[in-house]
Amino acid sequence: MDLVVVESPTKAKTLSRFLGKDFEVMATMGHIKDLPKSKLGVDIKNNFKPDYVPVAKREDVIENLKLKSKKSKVVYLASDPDREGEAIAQHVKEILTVDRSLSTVHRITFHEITKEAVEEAITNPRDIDKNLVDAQTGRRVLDRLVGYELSPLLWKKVRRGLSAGRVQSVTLRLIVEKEREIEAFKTEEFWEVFATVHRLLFTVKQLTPEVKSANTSGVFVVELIKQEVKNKKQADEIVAELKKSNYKVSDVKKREVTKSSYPPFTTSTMSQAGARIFGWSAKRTMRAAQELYEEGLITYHRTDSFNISQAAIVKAREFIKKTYGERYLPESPKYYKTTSKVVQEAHEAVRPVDAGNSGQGIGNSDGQKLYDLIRRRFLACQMSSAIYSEIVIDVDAYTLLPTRYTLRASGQTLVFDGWRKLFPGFTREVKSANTSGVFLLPEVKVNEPLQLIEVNPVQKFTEPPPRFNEASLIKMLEKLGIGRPSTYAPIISTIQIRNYVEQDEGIFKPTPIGFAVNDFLVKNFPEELEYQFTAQMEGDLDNIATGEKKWVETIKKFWGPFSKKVKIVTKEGKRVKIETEKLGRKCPECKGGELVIRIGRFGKFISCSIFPDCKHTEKYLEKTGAKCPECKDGDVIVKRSGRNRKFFGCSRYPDCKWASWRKPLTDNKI
DNA sequence: CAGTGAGCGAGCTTCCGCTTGACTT
Repeated sequence: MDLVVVESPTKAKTLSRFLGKDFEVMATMGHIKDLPKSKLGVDIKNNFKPDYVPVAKREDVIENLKLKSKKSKVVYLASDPDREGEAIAQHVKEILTVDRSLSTVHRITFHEITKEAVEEAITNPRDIDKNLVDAQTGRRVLDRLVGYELSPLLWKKVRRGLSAGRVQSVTLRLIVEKEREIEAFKTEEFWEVFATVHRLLFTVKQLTPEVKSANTSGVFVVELIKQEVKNKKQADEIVAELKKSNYKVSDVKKREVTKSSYPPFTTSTMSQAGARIFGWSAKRTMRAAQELYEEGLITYHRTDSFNISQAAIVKAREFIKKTYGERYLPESPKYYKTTSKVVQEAHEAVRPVDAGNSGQGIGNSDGQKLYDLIRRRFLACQMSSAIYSEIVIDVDAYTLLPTRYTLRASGQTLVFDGWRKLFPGFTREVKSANTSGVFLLPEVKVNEPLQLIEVNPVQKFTEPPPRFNEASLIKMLEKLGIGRPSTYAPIISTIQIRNYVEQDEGIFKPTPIGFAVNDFLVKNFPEELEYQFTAQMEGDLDNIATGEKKWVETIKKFWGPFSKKVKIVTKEGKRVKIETEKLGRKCPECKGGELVIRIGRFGKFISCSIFPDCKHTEKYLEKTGAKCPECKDGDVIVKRSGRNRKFFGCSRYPDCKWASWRKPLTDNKI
């Protein structure tokens, strides 16, 4: 009997099905060796020697591995073909060879879990790639040094219990800088001018609803272009001139536009879609995906790869041809390349295991919804492009005066749906930009005269950039190469548990603690907080993996300037004050101070501004304006769970136990 | 269903990435 070791129990189950009775397959459940939690675990003076110790939670796994390996002639280490996977393989080997010398330990890798790929791997074993293990060591040591040096600095200079790290601190920075950008934003007025015109073939006296809705009325709306309109005075002048103008078609451009399908899901894009389409948190999407994965319905859900196995492509193409017909099948399969440089392709994209399975009868509704989405996205990615016919009509407005205006209408019509057959809700409407209705654009000819019906100036204001939500934050992190598929959801939790940011209707805003921590870190550690820091690190790690660089040298180069800064800031850095928000009420106890909102370990609370001289505190009640739907008496207030997640409860608790994750509607908004 | 903050200085907090499961508001 031979032993095969992988990370996840699900992968183990699949492999043992392929390999049969002669193989025992075991799962490590992730890393089994790591740096100790309670101390630095890096011997800086001794070439940064890491003190990898067995993970406490995995003691039973380790015992089991030792036991089973003794009964095996050959051990195959089949963890993922990437940095972390290679380290897991190395750690398993270390643990198995600590008591005795094993005769044969092989490392095998495969990029898709099929019988053929696994058998191929077993017949071509290799040794553990020491360089790749070194790259993981370098990554791990760097993260430990950054995290365990900066965090204590925050305890000393800001507040106890805080944390900093290569990933979380840059994530916080993104949110803080967005907030500052919004604060600094000055809204500017501008105007859009629309003219409604009609062809002379038709006589239109009045814009009745019937005229608007009739596609054949010859009425359409054009928008003024090539002209900035900054205020009402300018708009009025232009409107007056447009009213006196003659109109004719100056240009008609028609062309075909193809819209190709999106690539199959990765963790990141799947989380974004879960948020956009279902309004789910990253956690909820990942939990649903985990269940689908465990039930054998989808491929692994933590991935950054667009790869699709050959077999899956063949099956998908058969299914598309059979179900939708030849026209929906492109001549050759579509392959998608990743845009990110730091991608580590250990897995396939997230796709259905069997694209022919419609997913009917999946237990829970989240699972069903997500499966359907994953399946459609996957099938669509192998279908033909959608084809639109686009038309752009330019209209000339002219008088005897030299001033002329150009106005434009443009629209797209779907001529062939292609992959959009599976995403019909996303079809773009045929629309000409306008304020008074939707019109189909008529077939007009160049130089054809037009009759003006009305001119509509619309006042608009430029808007500040939107704050991050979970989806846009994950997208940004992925773009910057920060974090991994397995950590996107946890990162979002961490910065909230630390009270650095809070979510308001799904939108991230920094708290005063978040501002204070970020400003302290950015000021004192500008290089390490740079958005490019991780990307540079990845470049170094790649060089370590190829053997061009040594991990110790790389860490040394980082440690020199970093530790110097830590030393200086520890000695000279001033303690940071966390801003408080004034409530506008005098303290009822001392009458001298003013009440302010502070953020403590358990969230917001109200206290006196002259603390510690006055120790008065009050509960912070955040009313939503709604009455309790159960007892109809108490107010619905915002509360926080142990994990610092917002939920809504009745102010009469514990008399009334009503609680909900979702904000109830207020009485006036039904 | 009470606690939080500062500073005192007993002993403690903290990182990222790999994995699953046990709880719930």
